[in-house]
Amino acid sequence: MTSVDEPARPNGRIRDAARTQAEILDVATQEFARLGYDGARVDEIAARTRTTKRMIYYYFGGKEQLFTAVLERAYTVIREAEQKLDVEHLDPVAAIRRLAELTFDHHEQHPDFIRLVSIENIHGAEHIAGSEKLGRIGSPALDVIRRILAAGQESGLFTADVDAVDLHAMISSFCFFRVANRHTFGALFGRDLVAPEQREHYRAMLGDMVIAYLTAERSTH
Amino acid sequence: MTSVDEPARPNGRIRDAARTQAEILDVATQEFARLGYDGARVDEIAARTRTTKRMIYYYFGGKEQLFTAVLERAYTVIREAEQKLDVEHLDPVAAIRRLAELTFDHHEQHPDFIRLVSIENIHGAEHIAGSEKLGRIGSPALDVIRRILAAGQESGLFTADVDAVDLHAMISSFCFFRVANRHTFGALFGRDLVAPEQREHYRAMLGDMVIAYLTAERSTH
DNA sequence: TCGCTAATGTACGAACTAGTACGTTAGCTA
DNA sequence: TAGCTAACGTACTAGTTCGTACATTAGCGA
Repeated sequence: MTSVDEPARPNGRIRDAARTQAEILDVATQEFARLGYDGARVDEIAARTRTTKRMIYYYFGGKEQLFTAVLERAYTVIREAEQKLDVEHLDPVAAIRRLAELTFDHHEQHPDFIRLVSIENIHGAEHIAGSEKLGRIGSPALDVIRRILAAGQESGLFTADVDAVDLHAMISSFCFFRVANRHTFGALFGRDLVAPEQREHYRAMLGDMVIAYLTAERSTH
Repeated sequence: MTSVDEPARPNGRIRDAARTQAEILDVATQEFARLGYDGARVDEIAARTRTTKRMIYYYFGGKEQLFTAVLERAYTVIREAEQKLDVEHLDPVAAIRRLAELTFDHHEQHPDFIRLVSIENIHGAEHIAGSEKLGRIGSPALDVIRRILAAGQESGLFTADVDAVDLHAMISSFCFFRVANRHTFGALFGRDLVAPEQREHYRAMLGDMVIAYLTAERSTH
């Protein structure tokens, strides 16, 4: 408990507003993702920080606003990743498959984000609704999908009109379910959807599914 | 607040253990689904019942066990619905499409159940793991899928070996996502996945997707 | 270098919340 | 019909939890 714990401050600064805020957000993200909004404790978040509870209220205002800030940062990270998507040099079929795979990878790599989204849905997305930032964040991935779909339809590779938002929902649903429902699915069906040895299998399955859907001859029904 | 509130008891009974338990489970289901496990309040559940908090502890033992009981009943309802599945008189393609549609309908009709499953996943499925009942409940739908897949593969309609559990995951993921992530998806993309006028569209989309996947010629990749 | 303010820490309180001790009664059964 | 027990109600408590009043200080700018 002595200052020996602290291994010679890298910055030479004790007071660093930006770092304090970032550290609070880091811990809060973990705690909210682990325990849900109501399950997480402000005191516990503070305790796992190098600062105190007072700072949470100083910088964020309260538990509710802290959760909103956590969501905002999590979505920002995802949108930034989407902006780095580079698949449009591929032919439409390969491009969509690649996009699906990258979505798959991103979901797998960010289970905390998936959990936060689940939690936010339990609460009716009220924090997103109340956030200006999240209202106008958009989705670069959607634009990419839109362009690939247009190219695919023009070339005749893709059958008829598929909506970009719908395709995004289709891809996301599989990726999301696999991570979000991992526990109940595993407990009930004895299969771990996120087991490393199944990873390639499910990744290919998603790609096959999406491509099959886009390239199938539609029968009348 | 007088006894006039109560419109002449139908049963002529004041004490009815079964009805009391059922009423507690009904209200608890609503409250847990609405607010999450930690968000729900035992006092509030009791208040919305014709009985008192004491009875919750008398019959269920505590909040944790009450939630487990809620889950057990919810899963029992779903399994009973699955047992009424009657699609095997159809040809494999029609049978799978019908099964997917019934799964779609069931998810739509039981949003509370979807929310409970989301909540249980936030908590690592610990209640399912701790429940004997849920451990051996099985899934009739899975057996149906298994038989249809076998028939479809034998007749050559379905390409190669698709696992029943995987197909179940594929169908469920779309149905689940549509209901569970309705709020965040709507807030971010401006589209209500559960809007009545979109219902047929998404129902057909799911069927098309699954059939396309099962009947596609697999390319090497 | 002096003072001012952003940044931080401490201690506390009011309200809530799961759970329980204790008392009561309906209505079945002998 | 007497009495016994499952079923039910009331009132309370111990511990928790969000939030805040008040005190302090680092370090930048004049």
